Amino acid sequence: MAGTKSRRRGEQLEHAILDAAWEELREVGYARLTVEAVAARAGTSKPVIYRRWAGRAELVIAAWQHRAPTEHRTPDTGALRSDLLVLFTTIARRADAMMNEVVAGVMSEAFRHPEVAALLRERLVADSPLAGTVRRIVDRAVERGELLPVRLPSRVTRLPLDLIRNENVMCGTPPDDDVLASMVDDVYLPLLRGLAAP
Amino acid sequence: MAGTKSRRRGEQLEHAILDAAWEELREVGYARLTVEAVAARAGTSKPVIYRRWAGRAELVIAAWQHRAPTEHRTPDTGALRSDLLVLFTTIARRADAMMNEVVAGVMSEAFRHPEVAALLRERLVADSPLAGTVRRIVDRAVERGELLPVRLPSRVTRLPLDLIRNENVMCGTPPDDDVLASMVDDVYLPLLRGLAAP
DNA sequence: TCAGATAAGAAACGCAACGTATCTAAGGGG
DNA sequence: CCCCTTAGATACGTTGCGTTTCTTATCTGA
Repeated sequence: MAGTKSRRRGEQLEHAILDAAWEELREVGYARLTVEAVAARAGTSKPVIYRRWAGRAELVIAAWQHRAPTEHRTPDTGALRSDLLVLFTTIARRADAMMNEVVAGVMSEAFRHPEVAALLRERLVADSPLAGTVRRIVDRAVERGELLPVRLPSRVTRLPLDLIRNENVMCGTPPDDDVLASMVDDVYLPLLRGLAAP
Repeated sequence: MAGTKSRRRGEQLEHAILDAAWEELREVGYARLTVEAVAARAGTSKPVIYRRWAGRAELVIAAWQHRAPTEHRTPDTGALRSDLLVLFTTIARRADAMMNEVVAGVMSEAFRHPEVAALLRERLVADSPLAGTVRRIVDRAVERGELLPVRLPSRVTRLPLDLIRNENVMCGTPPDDDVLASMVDDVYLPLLRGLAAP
C-alpha cells in the first residue's frame, strides 16, 4: 500500500477495476457512481478505464457480468409449492434492490446510446437458464401427480423473474416473504393449474 | 408573435411550460431533455422553471400528469378473450415507448433524490382504475358462463400493466399484436381459469 | 391613477462529472 | 539491454444542472 509501486497490467488490472466498480455500485449505487471514484478505488486513473470501456454504462455492465452468477440450482423439496417458493426466494435474493437500480440507470443511458441497450438486454435475457429450472420443477410435480402434464410457453418460464424485477423496480426494495408467497399462490400456481386444464 | 412582448404569468405560463416539456419529451426523450431546452421552447427562462419545480424529474412528472389521462373504458365485446385483447391493446397503446423511457429515466433519478421515487410510484399506481376494469370484464365472463366465479387478488388485476411495462422496458418498443396475444393466451387466460378451479 | 409589490425574463456563475489529450516512466518482449 | 507498449498522473474542454443577481413588465390596491 505505502511503498508498493508495482504497476499492474492486463487481466490483473482489469479485474481490479471491475471489482472496484462493483464495490462502488454496492456502496453508492449507479446514479452516484462516477468513473473517477472507480479509478481512485482501483488505484488507477480514468484514461486506463476509458481505454477499455466506452463509457460508464459499459463499465458497469462489465462489472456486473464479472460478478453476478447466472446459474440456478434446481430446488427439490418434494412439493411444487415449496419448490416454487425456494425458486422465487433465490431469484429475489440475487435480484436485489441494487441490481434493479443498475438496470434502471443503465436503461436510462441506453436511450442516449442505443448500442448500450443491446448489451443490457443481452445481459437480462442471459438469465434464460431459468427456463430449464422451471421446467424441471414442473416435470417433477407432474411425475408426483401434483399437476397434469403441461406445455410451458417461454413467457411463462420468464414470468418469475419478470414479476420480481417489476416488484423491485416499483417498490425500491426487494420483495419480502409475504410478497413472494403471493406471487406463488396468487399468480404462479393458479397459472400452472390453468395451463394444465384444457 | 413577432412583436408580442406580453409577459405571461400564473396558470397560463405554467401550462406553456408543461406543454413545452411534453413536446420536448416526445421529440428527444427523457435522457436528452434539458431544462434549458424546455425554457427556450416555452419562451421563458430557467429560473422561472426552478421557481415552480425542484428539478428535472419533478418537471417531467408534472408534464406527464398534465397530459396523460388515466381513465379506461371497459371493453365489452361479448367474449372474455376478445375483451382481454382489447384491454391489453389499449394499455399497450397508451404505455408506449416514450412513456417507458420516461419511467426509466425518472426511476434512475429517483435513487438520487428519494422524494422523487414517491412521486413516481404514486403516478404509476394511480393506474389502479385498471383493477375495476379487470373485475368488470371477469364478472361479465362469469355471467355468460365462460368462467367459474373467481376471487381476484390485486396482484392479478395489476398483472396486465406489469406485463406490458416489462415488455416495453426490455424491448424498447411497444409490444406488437402477437406479443399481446401471447400475454392473453399464454398467461392471463390460463391464470383466470386456474384461479377459478379449486 | 399612480405606487409599490410581485414575479418574469436575461445573463452569468459555480459545480460536478463526463470524456479526452498530453506527458512521464515502468516493465515486458525482442 | 534497448524499445515499445501502456499504466498512471494531470490538466483540459464541454455539457448541463441548479443558483444568483439584476432589470423590468404587469398586477393590485389605495
